[in-house]
Amino acid sequence: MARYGKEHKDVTRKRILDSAGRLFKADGVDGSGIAGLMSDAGLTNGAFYAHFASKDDLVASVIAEQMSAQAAAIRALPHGRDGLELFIREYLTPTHRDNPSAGCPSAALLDEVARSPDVTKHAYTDGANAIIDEIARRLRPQRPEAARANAIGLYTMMVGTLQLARALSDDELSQEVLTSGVANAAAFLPRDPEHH
Amino acid sequence: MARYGKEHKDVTRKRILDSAGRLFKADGVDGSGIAGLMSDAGLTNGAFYAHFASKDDLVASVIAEQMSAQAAAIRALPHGRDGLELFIREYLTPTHRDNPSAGCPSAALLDEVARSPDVTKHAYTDGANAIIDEIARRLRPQRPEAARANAIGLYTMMVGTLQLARALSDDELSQEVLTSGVANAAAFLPRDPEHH
DNA sequence: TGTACATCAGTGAACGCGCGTTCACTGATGTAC
DNA sequence: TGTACATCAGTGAACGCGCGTTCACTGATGTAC
Repeated sequence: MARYGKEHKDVTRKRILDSAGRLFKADGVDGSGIAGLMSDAGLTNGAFYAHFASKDDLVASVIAEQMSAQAAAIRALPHGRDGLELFIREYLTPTHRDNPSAGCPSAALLDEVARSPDVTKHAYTDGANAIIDEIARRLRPQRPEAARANAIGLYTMMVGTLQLARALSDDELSQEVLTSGVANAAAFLPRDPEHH
Repeated sequence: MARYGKEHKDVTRKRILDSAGRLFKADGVDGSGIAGLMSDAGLTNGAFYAHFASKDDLVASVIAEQMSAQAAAIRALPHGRDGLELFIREYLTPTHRDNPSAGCPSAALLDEVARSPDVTKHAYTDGANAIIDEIARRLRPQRPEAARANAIGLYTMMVGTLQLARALSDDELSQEVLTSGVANAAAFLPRDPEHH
């Protein structure tokens, strides 16, 4: 019936989603055009509407995809407190700061999401919830609900720190912000790991 | 010589700067056009270039203005730890969350600044430095340099918290984020005020 | 005090451009016989 | 096995629109005489 294997279109869709994720995080949603991201995906502008209803539809799908990828990355970390420490140290790194296109969607897009239509905010909300849960579970495996406030504090501080480091034109100050962030993040971790 | 009092043009410039500040924070820099912000200031688009060389020039000036206004607001707070507590409680408020146009420039524009030309990042850097100094001075009046990491942590967490609260479409979760933020901010304050 | 003039802040139409979106089309493919 | 056909993912030109920017101009004002 279909001339292409039924997965063909899904593969292309995923390719557009990945290109859009990279470009949105690098140049912003408003700063990235359909033609540019389709060409990055190896296609022409017209094909876009065979995959998405509108740019808003794409944005919501990209946010969902990016956020669940970040939640999955946290889930895949080594168990317990060590995993979280690893996450923090890699997150607050010059490499991450200088490569937003491959990095955290919250740090790159948070205030653009806040100005977006409800579909996008909804997609973001689901993803943020999953990430907070994942962090809380690592902070306090036996009673994650009790660690939610801590998890929120840790995540917001990490995101704010990376954003600030990216906005500063003074390399030394930017590095100080990153270094302070690592020290401050430690205060959110339990003194003594609950697991063993 | 000049037909208008020499302050006339400065007053108009300030009016454009204020309109741009409000609109940029509400709709983003990319989301705000020259014609719209000039009309908000009670002028027509053409007059813009009598006051600024380009939109980029305006953006840098707006960032400088907004950031030094926030530094001044912190400076004007009641002395000591009480002032900082007041600042935190007013910052992490539904009113602030729901009115970005009158609020913190960092929370509204941080990741757009990160993608901006150097002039803008430079203006932001100066402002951020002043704010960090102001917070550190309140955290530890006798040795502010020793409180810089704490000041950076407090500010990045507050900014990240407000941004996250704005991006969530779930009112209850958004409120939880704000409430957690107030609790988490307390951990950055000294146990015992140094002043008396 | 009254008039002519120079100044210049502000006007508003126009510019080229890139945006999101539409659409008539192409052409490689799997299926039917 | 070979040929005609239907499918539909992808093409690329075109659309109206709002953007940042330019520019010839207007007209209210302070100054000169």
